[in-house]
Amino acid sequence: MDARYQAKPIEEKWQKLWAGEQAFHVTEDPAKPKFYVLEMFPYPSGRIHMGHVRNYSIGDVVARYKRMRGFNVLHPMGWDAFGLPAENAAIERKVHPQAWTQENILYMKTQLKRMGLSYDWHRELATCEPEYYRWNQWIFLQFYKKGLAYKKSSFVNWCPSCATVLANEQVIDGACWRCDSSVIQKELEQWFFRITDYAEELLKDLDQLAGWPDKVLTMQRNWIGKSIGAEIDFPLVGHHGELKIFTTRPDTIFGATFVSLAVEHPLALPLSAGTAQANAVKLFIERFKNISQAKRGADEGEKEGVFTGAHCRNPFTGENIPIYLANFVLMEYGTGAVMAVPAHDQRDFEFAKKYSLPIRVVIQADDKDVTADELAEAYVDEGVMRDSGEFSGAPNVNGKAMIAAFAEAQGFGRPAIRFRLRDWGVSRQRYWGTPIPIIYCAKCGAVPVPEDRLPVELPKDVPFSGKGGSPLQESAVFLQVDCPKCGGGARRETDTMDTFVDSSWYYLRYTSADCKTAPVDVNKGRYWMAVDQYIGGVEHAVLHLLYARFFTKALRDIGLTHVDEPFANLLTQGMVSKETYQCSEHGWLFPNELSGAEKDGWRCPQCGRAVDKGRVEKMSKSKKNIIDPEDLIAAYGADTARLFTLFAAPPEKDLEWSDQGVEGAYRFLSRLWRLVHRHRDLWSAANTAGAGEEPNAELRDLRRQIHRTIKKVSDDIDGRFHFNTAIAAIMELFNSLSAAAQDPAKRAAGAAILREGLESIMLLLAPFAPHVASELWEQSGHDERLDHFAWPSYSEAALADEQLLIVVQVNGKVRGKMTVPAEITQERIEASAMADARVMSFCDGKKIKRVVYVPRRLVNIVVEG
RNA sequence: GCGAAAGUGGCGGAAUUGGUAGACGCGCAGGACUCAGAAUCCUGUGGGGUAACAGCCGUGGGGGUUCGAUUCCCCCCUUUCGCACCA
Repeated sequence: MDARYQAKPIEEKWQKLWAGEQAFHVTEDPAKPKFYVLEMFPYPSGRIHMGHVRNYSIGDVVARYKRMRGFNVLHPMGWDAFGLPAENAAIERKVHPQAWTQENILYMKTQLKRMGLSYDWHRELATCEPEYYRWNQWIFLQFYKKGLAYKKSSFVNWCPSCATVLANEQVIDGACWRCDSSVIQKELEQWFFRITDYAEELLKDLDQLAGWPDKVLTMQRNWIGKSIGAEIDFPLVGHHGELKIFTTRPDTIFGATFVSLAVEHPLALPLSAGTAQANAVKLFIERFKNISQAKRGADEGEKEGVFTGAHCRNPFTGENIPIYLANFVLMEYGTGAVMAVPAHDQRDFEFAKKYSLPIRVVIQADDKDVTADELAEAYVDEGVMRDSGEFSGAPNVNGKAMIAAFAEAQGFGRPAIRFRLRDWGVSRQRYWGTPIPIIYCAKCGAVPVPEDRLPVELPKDVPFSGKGGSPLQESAVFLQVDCPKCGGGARRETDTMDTFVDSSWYYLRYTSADCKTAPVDVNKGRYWMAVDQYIGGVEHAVLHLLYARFFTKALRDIGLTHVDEPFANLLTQGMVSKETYQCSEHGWLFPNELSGAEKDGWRCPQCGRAVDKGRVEKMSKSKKNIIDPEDLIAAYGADTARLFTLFAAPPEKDLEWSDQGVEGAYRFLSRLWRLVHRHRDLWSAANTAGAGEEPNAELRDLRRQIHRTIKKVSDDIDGRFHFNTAIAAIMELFNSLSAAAQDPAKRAAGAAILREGLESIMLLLAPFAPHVASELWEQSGHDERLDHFAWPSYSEAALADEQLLIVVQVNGKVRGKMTVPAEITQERIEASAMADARVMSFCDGKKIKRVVYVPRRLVNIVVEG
């Protein structure tokens, strides 16, 4: 055995061994409790980064821990392999996206293996493989049959120069991220998934996700955005029909003095036609319709509008009120028309002030009488209804339902619920994604590709010009097809699916990745689902996690899974960050570029200016504060990399990178290595044979600490995820064992206890630093492998205190401490507390008001003065 | 603007139910070993104070509840994140 800890040969040895025997391959075993732990699968961008290291280290601790606890652990890994970077690589470097992606996957897989992660590689999947995406297409067809997938025209971000739709994330300050031209709103035919059908259930079931962070639940709740209110019809004056408006404040309807329409509202032009306002309305629409909603209000949310020249009647007051167009009204929400109540809505208030429209107070605060003239801003709080006909005098909170019910009874309205959540637009004008399995026939219209002709594979011979529009349009082989219905000439849909579709059900596929007849083998899914622990970045709090929840429910309704929710518990880990260096003139600098020395301040190598030791920021290429995990592993090994990322911060918080912290983790493993090495004879026949003598008090204390550590580490890992304190406890135990081992007397009398302690450390460390733990276990003479060994258990008897440390306080301040036998009575403790000279000096003859005794912890003597 | 989370030594962080604030690690200081350095080991390390001890101050600021508050309540400040005209 080498006296020095060298990570590399050890890690290579164990990784080879694990791979050779497929140590982490699992199958359904009804005899064992299952545990499904999953980390969000990576995009194969080229190499892993520290965020991956952190994410997968956390997951691997959970997987290895649960395995040692006797669970049948499913811990799979795969690749979220479709997406834009591959296509950009194709455009810039003339590599086919497929080749680029495949190469990246191969490389990153070797990197993951070098981390010693305990994956079942049998279940590996890549979403860009036809065997995977054929099921995207199959699911799409099921959705289509059920009306959950449909095509409609909608406004999208459009870059005129690239001729493509852009995702919201690709629009930067209203301009295209690639060519910087101004993005416009364009109406396009797009495929949608009807996620709104599940809005109510998606909202309601958040309540059963007790194992999710509140932050994520709140974000999803806000995103779904349920509003309860009423729909009211305002009859048009001088035109047929009515304006439907939605409001959450029907109680204020007697204060509605005008109505505002969205710029896109279909009645905008017809209503103004033939009036003096016709031209002004046209200009107003022209001005705003191509601007995205975010930019319409300029910087300060400036309200702008124009009178349409038309009126409608407020059905409650019978009054004719003007109809305006307003830049802040959204067409996609509600009905695109709102009743405006300036006295009780801040936006309407500003609008009314600007255009001198009447303001009528109909809700009065309980204590004061407010007139419209006195209002400096809208009154939006609760109060009592007034000037509201027969409803006057009612509390406005009751008024909401009363007004809605009244309108329904009269036939000009009804209670209504609206959601902010919109249907999910899944069409992308890109190549590197799942082709949408639809064929357009001049005679038959949109025809689904028959299921037995799936997958619709991506053609290989496609040019990547970067000109925009889907490259699939350039492939005649792909485009031209016979109509499945009439056999006539037809063309394929050239849009591909949003890559979020791929990741919406991959966790189901892992349960039966080899299933050839369906996306998932229902029986295997029944055994493994739901995911017991899901781990990933908080940036997916809404998009991915909401889509996956929707898919689970939709697939459940198709009969593919029995669960309502995919992820029982969710851990959102923080970012990995590091300090940055910035020169005011030359921008971000790499630490190794700096000139000068830390103690008299770093300087810029170009201009010699003092460099700010900048803020700690998320690692990114642009800020030049990246640490490549590859370098880290090469220098210290995977165990150190894992131990450091788990020790430096609790998983849900941001982790600040520290070179010295890494050194510290490495130093700990080296010390442990040395200690075991030096005391290998603890496992020799002479030391393991025969019962030792009864240990003395100090050794009994050491034994107690061993068992306490086992308990603490177990509790910290299980459910709490406080890996940092678990590791700290292991270090503390190590320090005690190390000290005891150096004491010849303890070493001689306590061999059995030292051995128990060191073995416990190896077992407790196994989930965190599996290679070194396994190696030490083997080196200390164990025949059975560490990773086949059960998690250590602690004995309640060994935990029990023999002595207690009792803190003595006077008026809440610590004034003394005493060690007493554990079975001592309260009277005896209080008596000896009073007898303590130092304690008494603080009481100093003052009257003792009371004595508080906290069992086994402290005595607080409360004195006067 | 609204919502959420957080603020503890020189630094990362600990204190699980209101009960010894600062575990563990880093850094720093002193010492041992060494021709010397690296590595390693030992000791110390919140502030101020002392010969040493003690008392004193101390968890962003201010107030409150309590025998006792990092922990609970109210107000304020700062930071981070999310949403941002959703009627």
